[in-house]
Amino acid sequence: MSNTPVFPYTEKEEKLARYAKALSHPVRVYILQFLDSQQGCYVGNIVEELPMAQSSVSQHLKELKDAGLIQGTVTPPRVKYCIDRQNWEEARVMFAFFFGNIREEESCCD
Amino acid sequence: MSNTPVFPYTEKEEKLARYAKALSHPVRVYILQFLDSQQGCYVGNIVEELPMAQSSVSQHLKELKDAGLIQGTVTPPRVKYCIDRQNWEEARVMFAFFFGNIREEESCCD
DNA sequence: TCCTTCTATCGTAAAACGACGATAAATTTA
DNA sequence: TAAATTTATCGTCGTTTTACGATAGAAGGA
Repeated sequence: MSNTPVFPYTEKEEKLARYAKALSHPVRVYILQFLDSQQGCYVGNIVEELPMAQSSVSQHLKELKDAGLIQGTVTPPRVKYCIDRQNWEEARVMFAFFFGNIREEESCCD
Repeated sequence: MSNTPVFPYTEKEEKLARYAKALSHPVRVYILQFLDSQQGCYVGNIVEELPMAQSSVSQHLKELKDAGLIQGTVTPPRVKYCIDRQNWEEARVMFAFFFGNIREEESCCD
């Protein structure tokens, strides 16, 4: 007798939405670009770049980590963050597919 | 003497974040896929697909329109929505660039 | 041991989001 | 003109987001 509304979308759409949500704030977009342009860096390096409280940056990092787009390694007394290449690749493919980059067998050099 | 904090990101990051925000809800992802799979359709057709109030669907459509990803045409007594191909293409390129699909001159067939 | 450094977490407040029902607005149909 | 249809907007309510300062915790160095 449960009356849970049934949505027509699947976990795929939910996953894309989760990745999109992680990218839905310019500070997080910036942090990802910053990390992508290097092999990774410490929290302090990111905080230096941004005119906001350290706790706020930490919060954005947490969201990016929860979304799976970055990963942190504790190297006392610091924490090094870098892009999670596995999920980054997954997100890349999902967005490409969503926007129709991948239509079918697109032959190149035609 | 203004003390407005200066962020290191530009309008480009803000724009990507805006597009991402539009995609940050599974219902909106679904609506875009639905519209992308046709030439467009009426609000009623979308409402039929979703187990939620018509006003909620209308709200999501408004957000997608504000983000620039869809456009509406009034054909009384109905409104037809379709993908805004211009901005869709812009978003496609921006996400592709962000995720590194476009690195440099990638020669194909190598 | 004590202090410093670095980062995460907590508590809080303001704003934005997401859902709903009710209603308005515009046009077609009866 | 009256009624029905279709969609947008309004008001509301509960939840989530985003920012901050304060503080906790973990490790290294004095």
